[in-house]
Amino acid sequence: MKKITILDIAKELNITFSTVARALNDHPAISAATKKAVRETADRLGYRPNKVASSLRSGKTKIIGVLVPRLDVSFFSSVVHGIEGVMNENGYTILLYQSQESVKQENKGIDTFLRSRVDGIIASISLETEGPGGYEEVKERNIPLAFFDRVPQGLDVPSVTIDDYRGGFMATEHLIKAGYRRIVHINGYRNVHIFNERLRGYLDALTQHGLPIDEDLIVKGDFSLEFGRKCVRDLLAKGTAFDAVFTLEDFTAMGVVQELKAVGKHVPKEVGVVGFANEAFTSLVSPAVSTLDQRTVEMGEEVAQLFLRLLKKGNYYSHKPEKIVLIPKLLVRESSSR
Amino acid sequence: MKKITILDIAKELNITFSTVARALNDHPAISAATKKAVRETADRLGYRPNKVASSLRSGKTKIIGVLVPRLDVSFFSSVVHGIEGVMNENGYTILLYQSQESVKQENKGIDTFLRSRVDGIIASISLETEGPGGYEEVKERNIPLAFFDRVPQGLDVPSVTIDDYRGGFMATEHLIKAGYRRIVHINGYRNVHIFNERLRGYLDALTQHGLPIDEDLIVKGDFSLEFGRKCVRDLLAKGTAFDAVFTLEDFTAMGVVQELKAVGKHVPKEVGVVGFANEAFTSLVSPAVSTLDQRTVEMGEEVAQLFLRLLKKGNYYSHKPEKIVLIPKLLVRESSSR
DNA sequence: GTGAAAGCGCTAACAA
DNA sequence: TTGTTAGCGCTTTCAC
Repeated sequence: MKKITILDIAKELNITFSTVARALNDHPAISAATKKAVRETADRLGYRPNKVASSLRSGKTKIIGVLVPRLDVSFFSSVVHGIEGVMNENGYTILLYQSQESVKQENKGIDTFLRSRVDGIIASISLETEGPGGYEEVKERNIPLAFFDRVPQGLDVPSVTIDDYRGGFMATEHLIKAGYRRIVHINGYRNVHIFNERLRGYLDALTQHGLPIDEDLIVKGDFSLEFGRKCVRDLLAKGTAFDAVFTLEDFTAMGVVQELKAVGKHVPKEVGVVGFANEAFTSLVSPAVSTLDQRTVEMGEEVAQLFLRLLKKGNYYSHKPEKIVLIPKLLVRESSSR
Repeated sequence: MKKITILDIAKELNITFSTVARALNDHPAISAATKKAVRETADRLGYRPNKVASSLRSGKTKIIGVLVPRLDVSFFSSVVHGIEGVMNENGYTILLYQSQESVKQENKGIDTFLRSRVDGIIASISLETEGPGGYEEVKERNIPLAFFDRVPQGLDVPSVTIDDYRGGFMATEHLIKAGYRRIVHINGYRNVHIFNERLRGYLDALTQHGLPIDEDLIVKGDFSLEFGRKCVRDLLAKGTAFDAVFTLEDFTAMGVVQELKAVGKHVPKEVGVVGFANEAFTSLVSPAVSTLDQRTVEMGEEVAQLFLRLLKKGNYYSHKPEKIVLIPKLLVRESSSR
């Protein structure tokens, strides 16, 4: 199949290729008859506009780079699902890159996007990323940029996040109101902003409700199901009294529940448990695990829409960046209902 | 920030832009000194090669279109994770498109990929897609194409699939060997190849083990947790005797387990249950649900590698297409262990 | 070892 | 209403 260009269509119709180009782009100054003839010939010959050529000429690719840590984490794939849906409806395509939680790989992604001349970048930074990193250059090149969930420090950019502080607060307050008093919080050992926020919410909820802050109840570690189990074992071994656990995410909460069941502690009667993220399994296990929904698809749609508004503005870095904060939804289930 | 091109670097060094181009591409005929000078100047000026221009000229974009039904389904996001990982290591970037299970949207995706002049397409068709559809044209244009999991009928193309027949057979045989005799199979109402294969495996396993085929035990429906519950209710209401259920996927299996528990039937003592897909929750619920692992990340990596081999061959449609069939892994858990 | 020049397929300003 | 023309930033052939 020979490659058909506007020149082939032009020859076929004995007109010039610029007339063909205009007809295809529905230019107002072209007669209906010409447009019709051009379109028919284009269809007949199997013409496909070459986006590469038009991008080179126009300076617009209609491609948005989306950079996420990893797509096998349901949080990120849901958000990307939301982003793609909205972008697609608006004529944009998604160029996808995974940082695999590594700064080096993240910077490679940014570099690829810059070389590819994407019309913009939507990202969520890796756990390793400390400062603005490679995103500084994106800003300098005046390429529109928006973040979701994990936003770099030291770079004033548009973003959609959930209120992790509120999430931590809501979870803890809910446990307090349910009558739990000695609430363990399992956090991550890494110094990540959103983790710190959840911790801050936990602390403030305790304080506001007149409960003491007990350092023994704040555990830092990797997050995994196994770590949740280990935490419970360690706390019991040390003889630390506790009657509830609020974890950084759901897998740890699941581990906590499993270990408590294993040692014969009833959830929620003896110990209440609340996770974070609303992973699919939390509603299916028994007891169903209370958690905070992060509104993932919505987050993707919001960041895409925010991005489209930004694109319309032009001058991407002269306005005050729009920052949307979604309130997480507390889902009270069996694990904390007594 | 002014846009830097090879011409700017050339001026800076008083050489021609073609020398710069060669230096940047590590052309053997350029002196080490020139290369060094060019690279330093490029770095200093903040030069980023324009992939759009090089693609237009070379006819290669180094972009692969990946077309999947939807990314909020963990099966697909895991596969895409695998594809991106391998492609990325090999210098390719992923252009992502979701068909949302609609043929129309799928064809729009193919069209976008063709216009974008992707170097190839990896896809999994929508549930609506019947024949070769828009993929026929991809073939005609001699653009390399590979499928995973859901492959179009009537188009002899490379693919990576799992052996759904074997999966159906393994699940059913496992239940038979565990002593179950009246095994219900919940299938989909749509005429989808992979669903039919699982059914065929179920039927053959029964026959080979000398068990009768009972049409009352074969249920067709939508797949969802709720449908699993409904099935159990209906079977009990009709008084159909059964002692095991093999479902098309895990959510239905979960519904089956929930409903059985609700009516006081013990799983696995009274009724054994096996799902399909190894969703994250299956290992976390209680009883843990036996299922078939579809080796999703591996599938993505395999299809990417298959694709890279295909690219090397050139002449994409003159060889016999390579078809890889992965054997699903039976995960025997509590729900079918008695 | 380097330079000159053509052209990939389009967009868009200017002309007629 | 249509034609002419000049690039966008590269790759690549041919020349010296």
